[in-house]
Amino acid sequence: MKIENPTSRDIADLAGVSQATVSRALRNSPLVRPETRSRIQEIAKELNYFVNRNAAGLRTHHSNTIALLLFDETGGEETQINPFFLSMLGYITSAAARLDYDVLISLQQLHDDWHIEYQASHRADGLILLGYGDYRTYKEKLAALAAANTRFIIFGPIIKDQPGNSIGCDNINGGYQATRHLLDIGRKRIAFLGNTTRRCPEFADRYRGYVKAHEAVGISPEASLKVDADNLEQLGIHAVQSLLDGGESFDAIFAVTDVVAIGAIKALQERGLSVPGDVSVVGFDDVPLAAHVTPALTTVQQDTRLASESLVEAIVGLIEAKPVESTQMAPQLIVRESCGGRS
Amino acid sequence: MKIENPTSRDIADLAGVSQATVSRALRNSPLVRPETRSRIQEIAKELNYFVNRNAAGLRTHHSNTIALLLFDETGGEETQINPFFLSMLGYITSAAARLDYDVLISLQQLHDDWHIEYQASHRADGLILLGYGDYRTYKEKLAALAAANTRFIIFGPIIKDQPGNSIGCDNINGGYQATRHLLDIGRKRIAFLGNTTRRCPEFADRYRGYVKAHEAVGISPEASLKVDADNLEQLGIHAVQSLLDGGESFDAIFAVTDVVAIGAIKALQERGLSVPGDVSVVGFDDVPLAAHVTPALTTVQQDTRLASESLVEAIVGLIEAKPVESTQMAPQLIVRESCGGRS
DNA sequence: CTGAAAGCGCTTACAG
DNA sequence: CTGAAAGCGCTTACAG
Repeated sequence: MKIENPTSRDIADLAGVSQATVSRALRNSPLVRPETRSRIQEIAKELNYFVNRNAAGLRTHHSNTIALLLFDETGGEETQINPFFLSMLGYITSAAARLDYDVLISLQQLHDDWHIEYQASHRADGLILLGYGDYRTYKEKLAALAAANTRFIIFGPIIKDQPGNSIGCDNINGGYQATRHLLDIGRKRIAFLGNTTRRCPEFADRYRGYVKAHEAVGISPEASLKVDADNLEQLGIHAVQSLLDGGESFDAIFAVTDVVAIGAIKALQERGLSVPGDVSVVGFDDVPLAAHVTPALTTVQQDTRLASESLVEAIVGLIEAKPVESTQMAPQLIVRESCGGRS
Repeated sequence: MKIENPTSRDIADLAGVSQATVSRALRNSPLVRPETRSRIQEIAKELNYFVNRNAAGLRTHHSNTIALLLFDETGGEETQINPFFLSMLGYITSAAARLDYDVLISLQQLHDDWHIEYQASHRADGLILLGYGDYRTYKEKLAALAAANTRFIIFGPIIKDQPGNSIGCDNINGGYQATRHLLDIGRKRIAFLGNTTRRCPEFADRYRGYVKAHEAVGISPEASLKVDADNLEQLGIHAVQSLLDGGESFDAIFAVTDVVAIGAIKALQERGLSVPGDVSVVGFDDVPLAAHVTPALTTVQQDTRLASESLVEAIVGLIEAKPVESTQMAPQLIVRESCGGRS
């Protein structure tokens, strides 16, 4: 029994019931007599029938789809997506699938027209925003989203006056842990690699943690040890070069991101310096490959699985009009080999 | 002027035309007078109107969406998606966006019910299959897809009798290049890390290239230097350990994948061996981080951008009922530091 | 527990 | 160039 593109009406005919009953049966409505229901479901299975999502969506005004917007543009043109966010993708998709949602992905440029469109066109019921972005351009877009009544949830820090809800990690705490570890193993001159302006609030918070850790041990960090670069991917390499070429002395590096830290290690080694012999390095994120570089990278781990699941729960909550709160999760220092010292 | 959820009818009323004309104008139909068209488009913009995709899809039987199925299960349970495939995701999404398609992602377990559903439910017009899979379980699922008239395209080797079209790289050639490079720099005993059965056709082909390279220089590869493991992520580490513990002597490794190669390097270094001093290592894929590990990994690069774009073009071709051919692309050896020797 | 009917918001022949 | 009308395949009040 093969029908090209079976509809609920085909099944109704075959089962000798009305199309409405088929629809009810397939959605497991308790209104339908159990025997009828299972008979209908069997026929559906045999015909390889699946509910037409467009028709159902048109009727119900739900797409059962979440749009995942990835943006990653703290730097150059052809930037690869940060592996950190990529690693969340799997968890997000699985969590969404468990709640019966599909995931639509979209790479965003920050200058893009931020796709109020997704929800307005009924392609998605809500959005998850993922990426280290430039907060300045960011904020007004969020306001536009909010104004259009779009449901969205941001992976990132909680920022006063920022529209919408955020789920992220406690970056101050993370920066503190990283820096404190370096200080505790006896490092004194710790370079900070990353942007610390309001542009990148998570990085600014990591820097605040860095300062706090210094204060806790009674050292004041030196401004000359703070280095930034336009492009996050190049930052590690460029920063080490400029530090070294500037004759700056330092015995440790706290990099704002694992990708930066790995670049820095590379650059140090190329200049004949040993990690952790001469310089200790700590990163942030615990990217999948952090454990595999040499030396294995000590870093601050964000629980991406928990974050991903929280994001999905939050957006689904928003879709179902349940109350949702912004939350912060505690990051955890993972000690590996790139710092040396006692561990 | 704010309307909660504007429809084409709202615009029609505002513009003083029929709803049909609005629909035509928004799709840039030449049937509509230019002035009328632009007036309508302006109103649509002002109202923040976007065509309801469910309604349009129901009418046209097109979702303008591609489903991207990622499967990655040559090994354990909680396997992370291979970064190699993850890096294709960005290119695929961009290429799809250029052709006006959305991308739905889905993580597949090979034992899953392989989602004939995607097309049958009109959520997607076609599928792209991505991953290193187990060919045995794979084949019958592909047959089921084909039987259900699902449009799909596989990233992988061209295999006789396999249903559907494939786009992939010439793995024999890639394996040859990698091995030949090791031989050319004077290595004699080259371990091969990976599965070489029909289960993993791409790996088997890479092995064939390995054998061919040996033959070309008149050496026959030794069976004892071929090592496999259940889990691709653990393979590199386990293989090196068993090779070393078995007292096997070798001066080079060709790993079937970068992830494997990186694990192998790690394990070698832990045993106090130098790469490339004692052992040269070549990988396959040119994963984003291959350039960042120490020593930087010499590897066989697959042009993921080209592959991604070809996949998208192919599936869109299939959707539009254009003829599509399976193709193979030539991989390219990228010489970095993990082999030493002349380069 | 079941059916007849309305309607979700579009697209597109058909007629003018 | 434009409009009236049908219909895509569902879901769900409404009536029985």
